[in-house]
Amino acid sequence: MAASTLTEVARLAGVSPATASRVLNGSARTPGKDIAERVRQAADSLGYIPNAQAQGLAKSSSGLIGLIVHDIADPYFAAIARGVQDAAREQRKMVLLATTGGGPAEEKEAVAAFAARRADSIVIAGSRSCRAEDQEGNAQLAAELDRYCRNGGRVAVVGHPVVGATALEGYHVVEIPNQELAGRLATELAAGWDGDFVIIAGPESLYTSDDRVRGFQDGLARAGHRPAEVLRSAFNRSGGYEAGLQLAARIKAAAAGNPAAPKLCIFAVNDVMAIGAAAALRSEGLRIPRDASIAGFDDIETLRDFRPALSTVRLPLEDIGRLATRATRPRPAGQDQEAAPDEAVTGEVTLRRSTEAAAV
Amino acid sequence: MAASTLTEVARLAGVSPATASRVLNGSARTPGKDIAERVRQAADSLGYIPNAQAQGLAKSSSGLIGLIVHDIADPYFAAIARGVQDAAREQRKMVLLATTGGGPAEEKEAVAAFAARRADSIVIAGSRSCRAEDQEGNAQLAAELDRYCRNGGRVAVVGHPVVGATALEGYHVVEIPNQELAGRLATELAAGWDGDFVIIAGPESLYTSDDRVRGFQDGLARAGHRPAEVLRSAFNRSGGYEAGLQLAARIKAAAAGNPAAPKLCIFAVNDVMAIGAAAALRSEGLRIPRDASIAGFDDIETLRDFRPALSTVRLPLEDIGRLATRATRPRPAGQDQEAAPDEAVTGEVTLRRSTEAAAV
DNA sequence: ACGAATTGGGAAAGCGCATTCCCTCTGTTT
DNA sequence: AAACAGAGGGAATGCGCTTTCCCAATTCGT
Repeated sequence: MAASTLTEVARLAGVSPATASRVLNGSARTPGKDIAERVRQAADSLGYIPNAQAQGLAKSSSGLIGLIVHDIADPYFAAIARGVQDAAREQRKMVLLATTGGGPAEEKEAVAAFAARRADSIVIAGSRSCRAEDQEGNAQLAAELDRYCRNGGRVAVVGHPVVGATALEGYHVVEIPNQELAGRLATELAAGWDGDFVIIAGPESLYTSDDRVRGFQDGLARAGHRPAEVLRSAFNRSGGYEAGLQLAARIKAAAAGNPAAPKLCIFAVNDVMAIGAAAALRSEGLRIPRDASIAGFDDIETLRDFRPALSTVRLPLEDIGRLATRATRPRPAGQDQEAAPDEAVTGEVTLRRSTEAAAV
Repeated sequence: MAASTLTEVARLAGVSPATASRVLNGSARTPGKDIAERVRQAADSLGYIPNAQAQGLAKSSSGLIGLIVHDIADPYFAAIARGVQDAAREQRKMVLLATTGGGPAEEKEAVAAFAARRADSIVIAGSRSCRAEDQEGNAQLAAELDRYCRNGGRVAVVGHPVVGATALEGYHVVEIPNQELAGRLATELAAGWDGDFVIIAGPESLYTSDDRVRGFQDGLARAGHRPAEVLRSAFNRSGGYEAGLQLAARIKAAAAGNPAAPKLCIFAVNDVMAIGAAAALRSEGLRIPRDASIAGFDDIETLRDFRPALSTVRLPLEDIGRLATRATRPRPAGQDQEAAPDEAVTGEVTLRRSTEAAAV
């Protein structure tokens, strides 16, 4: 038994395929009550399921939303994905997932694949990079997105615009105020903290990381504090762990020389790195916040039960995913293009136990 | 500029669409070198991207793998999703994501949607339920899957077979030895532990939860231990938290009556619930493992830095996703159907600090 | 009450591609 | 040199559906 087709349904109901199509899918024209009922019954008895591919081909739109993330198992992206999924359901669409590992080349591939499937819109999450080695990849990604938009596709980028992408119609950016929030975090931490700050950052030229570093330094400056040293490492837990080991050695050396040495406050540019760093300190016998303070960024849900509770900046990740997805929805014709500006994303500095010595 | 079509490419290259199709997609017949080159150049200069919908319609196969999870932001499912994604890439396919919240009715919807899109295979993760209220949903889900399989679709279910599904060709189950592993965990914990055991379980009739409970009780019995009391709660963090509050009250009452009362060892049927329970105990001023032991199940990666380190059963979630996806790949024709049985999933009891008092 | 406007159904033309079938051209066999 | 096989290219058909366009049967207007 092959899947039954619209034609079969029509034949069984004794009508033309055109009529069957009109009743089974919302058309402008609605056939008569009795005929509609006959068609619906025929469809039911055959277990008819419309072929979405054929529908898509005929109306050149697929009901698909493409989502590009670095790694779906990373809780940051998983949270965004949940929001995207949620908004997709609102629009009665399905989401196509692509994980790229973060390289613009893979992202370009993913965009091409989505374009091939005629996805109605694409949401790109994950930090942009402007490293020299990524330059060509970025250019190709931008070109691919350009083409996709010109063909009527809609794109939303989370965080930072794609490098080199021209501001086309249908191209939206959901800005995350990384810099401002990092600045606020810094000033709150700097109040009543005399010791040094150290930043555990991601690789150079990663916008998310760079923005947070810059914002944090600005905040320190505003608080009249001297700038923090910046340690660069991988943008994940093990990056944080390695940097943490370095810092642990340094802290222990300082304490050996002068037991009353001022403590260090560590800012890791995301929660996962902060957790890694904390684990490293702990494995070296240091305690938080007794021997050092530490703060992260993102407020990952799964990590909220971590002890000592991690000071961080709460980001509404799920909302961000939702917002990005909604931004790609074509506005109702009556509405002015500028009437409904994209809602702004806001975060919230959340001080917890891991920086208690600093806050007091 | 609309997306260019194969016909346009063919015209530009001065060949027929048939030839263009043959060179741009691996066909059995390969046109001559020079012509192939001309076509490829034409395609390049037009930025041709094949329309996957049309291709799918023509060959009735879509290159899509459907993945059904309860919640993509749950680290358990996110880890599986990563494996699925990985295996999909191996097969040069894309994954379509559906999150259902766990109800069989929504799962049925998702299967229908995947069928409509002509997904080549479907992977269903997430616990089956046999509650009376889910009976009708389960039946409908089974029927939908049946139909999908009969139409040539391939299905892999993670964990427990769909209730009522007939063993059709193309229907695979990746068994997770929940019962056996829970039993092993119980015997290891029971060695050298005289106090009582309590199980924080999920809702009744949830197979994953029930299997783990049953296995744990069996293990206790094998170790000559009396059975554990079972507390039922929601299958997530807050369920664990609530059960934890109850237990905390009980522990404090017992300690008040008799300071030397034997301690409790808590087994939560998954890590997330265990973390919730631990948080509840801590909020009530109890310490782990000093005042109680606790163990989980799954060994969620993000939770490994939790302190005290959680005793649990490691499940190779990513592999499970990969295995399930591979199981849906049609076997090479030459191979015997039975020649390559699905690889078995194994887990590993991992005792850590949270049950140290028990293990010693 | 008669022509005009409207309604409701069907025929048919694609959407973009794969694929079968047919035709021509070249190279081989006796 | 005649007959044949095979290779390589094109015309045409169909995948399942949507959507004009067209036509017959109504209902409406003055």
